[in-house]
Amino acid sequence: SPRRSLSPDSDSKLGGKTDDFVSGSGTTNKTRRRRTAFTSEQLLELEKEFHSKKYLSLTERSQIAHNLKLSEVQVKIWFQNRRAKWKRVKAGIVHGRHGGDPNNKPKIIVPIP
Amino acid sequence: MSKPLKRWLYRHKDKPYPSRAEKQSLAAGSNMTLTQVSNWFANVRRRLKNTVPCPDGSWSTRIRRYNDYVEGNA
DNA sequence: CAGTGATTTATGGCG
DNA sequence: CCCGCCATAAATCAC
Repeated sequence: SPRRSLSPDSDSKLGGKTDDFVSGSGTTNKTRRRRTAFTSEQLLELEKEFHSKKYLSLTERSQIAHNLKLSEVQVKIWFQNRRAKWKRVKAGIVHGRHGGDPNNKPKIIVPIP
Repeated sequence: MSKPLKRWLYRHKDKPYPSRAEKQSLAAGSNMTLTQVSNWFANVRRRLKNTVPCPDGSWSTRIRRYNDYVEGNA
């Protein structure tokens, strides 16, 4: 199943500035990094790298970041998040869930009559 | 959706951030995993902000209102 | 279509 | 000082 990772703004930020920050509304000038969708190529490479090595040295990190046109922080954070996921997956082996779930929860919540 | 979680939420409207132990307890009581409980709270907190905008920024007000929107349990 | 659980980027705190 | 981990936010996916 192909991951439909649509890139809204494409990669047009290469030549210009990083305006992928969302500004706080009105009085609050807080800027937060937008959640950027990594391309499947980037993900593939990152995943490959992760498979061979769970932790990166500084030089490896900068190398990868440069190759994938991502910031080093993004690569660092990606590995952090990936390790977390790895841990989660490794821990929750038994997914015998849904076995015979007699507990059938209704779908959407109903408003108060 | 699990009742115990809603229950807990309503009883702790001032600080809807269960500790790890509380999450585990809730998980056990609702036949869910810890991760599922954490996800549930994360989703609820955020969706609360979406659906019930609150000028005074307090969780209790949001949660009380949410109760109006959603379900008259306990 | 909307609602809901899960997953993916990103932040801030602590050690 | 920078790193890794944690809990979390926010956006987005998947059904």
